[in-house]
Amino acid sequence: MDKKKRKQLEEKGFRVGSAADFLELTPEEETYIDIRLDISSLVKTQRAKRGWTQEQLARAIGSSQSRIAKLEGGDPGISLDLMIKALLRLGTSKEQIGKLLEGELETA
Amino acid sequence: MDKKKRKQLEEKGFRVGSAADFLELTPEEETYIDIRLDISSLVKTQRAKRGWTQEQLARAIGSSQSRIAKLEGGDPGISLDLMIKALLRLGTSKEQIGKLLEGELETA
DNA sequence: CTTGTTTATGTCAAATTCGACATATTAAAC
DNA sequence: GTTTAATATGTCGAATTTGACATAAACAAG
Repeated sequence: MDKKKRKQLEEKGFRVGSAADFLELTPEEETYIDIRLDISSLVKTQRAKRGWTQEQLARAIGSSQSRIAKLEGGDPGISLDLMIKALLRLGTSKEQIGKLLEGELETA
Repeated sequence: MDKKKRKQLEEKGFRVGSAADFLELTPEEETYIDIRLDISSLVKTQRAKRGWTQEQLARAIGSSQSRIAKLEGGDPGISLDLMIKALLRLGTSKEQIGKLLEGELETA
């Protein structure tokens, strides 16, 4: 992982509980963050595809606009559970989420 | 969803915030629970495959044996985040998790 | 039956995530 | 520039999830 990406993650608030030191990510930590970013990206693109505002999506899952903004921004203080709930509410299927993780689904 | 499965879920502690009433699950709620159960099952089988005890896995991710037991038992008070961290620590790849969600990976 | 190992269940205070709300920033239309 | 809609950022108390610990239950091996 290059220094630029590390810094981005650090700035977003990720705290890396590292066995090593300064800001080294274990492979597991990297993959974990990678999964979270993939899913948050998909929420953003799926919402846009539907033409929903963050406010609309928030209401639809009993959340609030600010949380959706943080979710889509990759904020580490958002649970995967909330992300998945958002995706499902947007009509995303389990299979599509699977494809996303396999890298077979575009989030662009 | 048949009544037996509903009862199992209710007994496990799931509280269904239903737009309808008594214990009706929306499709999204069903899929959400389905995903959680798929992942918790995979943790259990992957751990067994490695010959690890719950205690070993717990230590490896900085958690405790009781949490792993609850995780594998499908306890709703366990986050997807913890489940994913456990899976990754067991050597499961992002792609394998994807295949799991696509139904292309056995958890038996 | 005991003994040792693993898993299940329950409880606790601490940490994290929650929705809510206020407010700032951005972007588009005019 | 002004207005208006959408998104971003920060803070709050409430709710949930956390690791820890104790202890029970299940399961083998002897």
